[in-house]
Amino acid sequence: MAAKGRVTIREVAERAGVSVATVSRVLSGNYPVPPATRTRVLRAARALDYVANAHARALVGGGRKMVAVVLRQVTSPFYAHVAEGVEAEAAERGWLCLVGTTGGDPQREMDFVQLMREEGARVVILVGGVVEDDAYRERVTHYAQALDAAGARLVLCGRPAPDPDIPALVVEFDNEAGAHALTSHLLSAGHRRIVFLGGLPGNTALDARVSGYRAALAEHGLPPEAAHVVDCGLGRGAGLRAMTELLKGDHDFTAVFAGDDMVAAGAIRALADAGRSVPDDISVVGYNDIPLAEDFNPPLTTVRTPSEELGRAAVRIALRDPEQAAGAHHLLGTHIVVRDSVAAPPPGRDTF
Amino acid sequence: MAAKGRVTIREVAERAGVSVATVSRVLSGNYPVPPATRTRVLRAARALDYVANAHARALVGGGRKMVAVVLRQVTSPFYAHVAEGVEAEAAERGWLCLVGTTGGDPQREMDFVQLMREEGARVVILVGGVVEDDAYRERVTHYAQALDAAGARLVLCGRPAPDPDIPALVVEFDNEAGAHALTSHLLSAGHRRIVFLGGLPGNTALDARVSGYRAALAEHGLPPEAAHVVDCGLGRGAGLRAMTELLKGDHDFTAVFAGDDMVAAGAIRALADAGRSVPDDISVVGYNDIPLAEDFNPPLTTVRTPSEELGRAAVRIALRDPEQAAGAHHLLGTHIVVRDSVAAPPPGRDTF
DNA sequence: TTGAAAGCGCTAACAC
DNA sequence: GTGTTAGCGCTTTCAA
Repeated sequence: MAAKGRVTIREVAERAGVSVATVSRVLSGNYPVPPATRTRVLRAARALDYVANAHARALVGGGRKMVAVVLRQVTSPFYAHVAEGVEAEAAERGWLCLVGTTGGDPQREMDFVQLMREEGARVVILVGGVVEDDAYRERVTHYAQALDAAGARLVLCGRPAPDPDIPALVVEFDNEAGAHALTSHLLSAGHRRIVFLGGLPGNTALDARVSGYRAALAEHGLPPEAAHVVDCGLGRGAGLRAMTELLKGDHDFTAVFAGDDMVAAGAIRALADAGRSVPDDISVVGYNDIPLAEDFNPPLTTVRTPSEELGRAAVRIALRDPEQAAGAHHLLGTHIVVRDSVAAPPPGRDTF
Repeated sequence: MAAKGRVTIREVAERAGVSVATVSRVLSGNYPVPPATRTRVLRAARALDYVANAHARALVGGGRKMVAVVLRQVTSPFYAHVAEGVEAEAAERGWLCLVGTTGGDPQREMDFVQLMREEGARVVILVGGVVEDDAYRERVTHYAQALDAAGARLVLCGRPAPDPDIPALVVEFDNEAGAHALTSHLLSAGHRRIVFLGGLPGNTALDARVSGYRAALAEHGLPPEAAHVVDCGLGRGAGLRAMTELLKGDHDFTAVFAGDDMVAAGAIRALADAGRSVPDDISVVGYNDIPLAEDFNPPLTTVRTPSEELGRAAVRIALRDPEQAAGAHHLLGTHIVVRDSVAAPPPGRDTF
């Protein structure tokens, strides 16, 4: 065995009795080499268990095929599915995929994007809704320009562009339409007092859902005051706490539109703890249709967002030729999945 | 703006009026440089928005701090948590983390490990239970030796080593103990006819759980025939189908020990569809305690496996010095989480 | 204190 | 056909 450390192309060349150029040629396979030589080289490489040094290769070859995904966390079903979609699409095309999580910390996000620039990622995908404040807008603008200057691409996945002029690609769900449809579903069942649980002012995804919710209410002839949004943010814990609070007050409602399925899970638990039955007393709907939504008690009515497809679409549009991709803004459709968490409101409570 | 492409250290040097060596020195920060020069260099780098080329750096520096995790899929809560643990621990130590998914395909696993060798990963972590066949043993032995020869480490995380002599680190849960405790819990509640749903012969994790289950049964004085294991494998779909089948037959049982929480979800659904009440007619327990297990109907009694901690432990032991790490085999404890899916068996059915 | 120069492992001209 | 060689962008002696 050679000394500790990796086997280099030189050692393979020596063993095969050829030059490093020849070894490089047979291994790359993009240059005609006589079968006899070829075999000798391959045999030597195999015997030495040689693996090329990706760094040296990337250095001379001008980068490598790599896409990076930036998420808040992988343990949330929604993000996990998007990541899976990105990974799958990248792998199918022979691209490497690196996923980084930020835990919602802007600093970690910046560090990671910086790292990806150092690593030469050719595509960077930022996933999920965010609170669009000035600091965020500035950050993203910088990412977009820096990446663009290096010939790489930034994809905003599940969020809009903070400014249409920055060099970024966008692919997202039509949250407003989805929320509108879901609210209409509740309205059709007879509900008039629907609280939206899980708002987060400034958050792109949630604001869009709230808009759809308000629009649907208005279209059904309800006054603006009919809308009641609780800004508790996302997550099971937030839903649980907010619903518990709400139940303590004297608010009157017959249905809850949860910002996402996890909020719905928390809300349902709070309702059960308070002795309220879902959906007999209160109807609940969620958003995203995570795999376990059908195992909730009761199975949850929610809107299906094809998350994995969102991830796949992100890499697909990023890998298209510049012309086609320029300024692209893709919208993915969603649809309601009806299960058992919605019923008509209790008698006499279907008015506002 | 410079020509399309990345800004190099040379451009920064020119702009600052110093040599590349000086720039390298101030950027690395591991060499004394007068404040004045330092400032000029930093200013130039900032103005050009310079980012070092990680490949060039790794090439000369002899690799980079990177750990790679190999999973079946990120959309399974268990794997996602392990991945999150690895990512978090790596990030805290300033290491890069790359996650690759295989979908259970050995070929993709091999390709990915090969890629990680090319990329110079210093730690490769293989996660989760597997079916240990000859091909697998051979593969892992090769990974271990190849990685070791390159000065890197292989960590088997959530699975034992196929052979104690290969240079690999191991960290896993004590599945046998966990299953033993859970089975005892069911036994204490009065159950005697407990079916194990979700066996997968040869799979390390599942075989261990089955062993714990059988051992507990035996200790309670039950005959070997009391054990009834259905080899349907893991996943919600598998649990749903297997339980539906089981209900069609004339098997008699009062409790089911599901191979993991997802199997439990499927089983519960099948039971509900068949009009059987959980836990009044049949008790059900799962394994892993995924976050949504408490939202099942009924909330699931299961065993808590600290998955994120498993991931963190994997990188922790891999990053320890050679002496300490050598032949290390770490076992993480687990404990039962009691919720509402277990009750005493219906009257008169507590015998075998 | 700083610069010149020698590589790290590989690919791609360019010779022969 | 196949070898020689010039870098890719960076770090790090070694001199000055």
